[in-house]
Amino acid sequence: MDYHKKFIAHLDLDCFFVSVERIKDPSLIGKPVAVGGVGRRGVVSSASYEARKFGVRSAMPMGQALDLCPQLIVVRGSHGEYGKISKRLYKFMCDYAPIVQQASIDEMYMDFTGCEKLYNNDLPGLMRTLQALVKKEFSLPCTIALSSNKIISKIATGCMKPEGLIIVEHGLEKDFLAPLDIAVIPGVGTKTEKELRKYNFNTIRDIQKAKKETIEAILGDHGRYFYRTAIGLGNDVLDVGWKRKSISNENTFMENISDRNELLKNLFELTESVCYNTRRYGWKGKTVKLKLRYSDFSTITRNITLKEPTNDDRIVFDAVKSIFLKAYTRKFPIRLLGVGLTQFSESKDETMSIFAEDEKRMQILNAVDKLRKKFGDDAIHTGKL
DNA sequence: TCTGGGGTCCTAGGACCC
DNA sequence: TCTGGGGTCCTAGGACCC
Repeated sequence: MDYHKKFIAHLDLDCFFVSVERIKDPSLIGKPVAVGGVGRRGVVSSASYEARKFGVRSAMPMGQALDLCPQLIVVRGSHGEYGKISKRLYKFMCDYAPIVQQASIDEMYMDFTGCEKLYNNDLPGLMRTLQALVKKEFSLPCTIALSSNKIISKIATGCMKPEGLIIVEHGLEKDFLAPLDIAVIPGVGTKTEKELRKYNFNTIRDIQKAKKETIEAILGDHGRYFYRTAIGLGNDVLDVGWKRKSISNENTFMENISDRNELLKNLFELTESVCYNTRRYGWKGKTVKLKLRYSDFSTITRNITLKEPTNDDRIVFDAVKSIFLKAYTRKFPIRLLGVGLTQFSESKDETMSIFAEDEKRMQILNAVDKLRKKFGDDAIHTGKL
């Protein structure tokens, strides 16, 4: 029955952002470090294991992190650099695995099914080699798991961090999962966890022992997925055709803002950056999104779908402005604004514009983009600012 | 300790068309 | 006479992930 099971590896870089910062500044090695937003309103996006000993976790407000660990060294990250290293590692792994899926900036899946002979029937040995190579060639610690599907491998790396290595043999999936806490299942967040605990499902074994129908009754359609996961089944097909479906930019202000004109100015800056990034992809978006968060954290979103896809700052801003003025009803200070573009189509030259005036505008925008590339995003803004 | 910024996917209701 | 059903698109919100 197990003869057609696959060999899917999951590679997860350990506290990736911190590890990169340690390459740049070796004095950070061995110390409690957090990469994240500085200032009162920042949060932790990556914490070193020395910091985790104090209870510091990612997504934690920086103030809280500093209370738990006063000697915490906070570093503002550089996302562009992380992305480049991530891409290099992906290409490196493509030399070893026939199929590689980049799952996020710091993790990837590799399908080694059918490669057993190529690697002398020693895939575990290959995993050790790859882990050592990542350390040697990239100076990055990582955790690797190998099993019959993506979800078990992902759960397994999560359990073995940092610098762990684990092989879950075919047929032993259920046994491996049984003692683990339900919260390790990807997709179980705070809400789902609470719901499951309410009915005394605390370990994966509890789910294994239950009826599929019981789990479905508690969690609806999601329940089917959780039950399958618990008994060791899961997706074993790598997704290599990923394409981003939205481009957005949002900003939490240092201090809340109530002034309409200042809010509009911020919306214009966000619009500029979203349109710039969309143009860099050579895309146009049809649906414009606005996000608005009040000082009490209540958040609303508004969309508008245009007749034609666009990446023109002016057209997008007109849409953003009109939905913002309609949506901003509470006389309440605002802490965050966001602008996004979705429903992309390729921006082809012949459909780009019909009118000469638009052509001219596109030329100007192209010139602005070139300057930005040369001097950085803040170098130039168009008229409205 | 008051909570970032980038995303994805799902649901549910309404509009509209045939 | 107020009444069907299928399909698609749009919108708002929520849960979740890194």
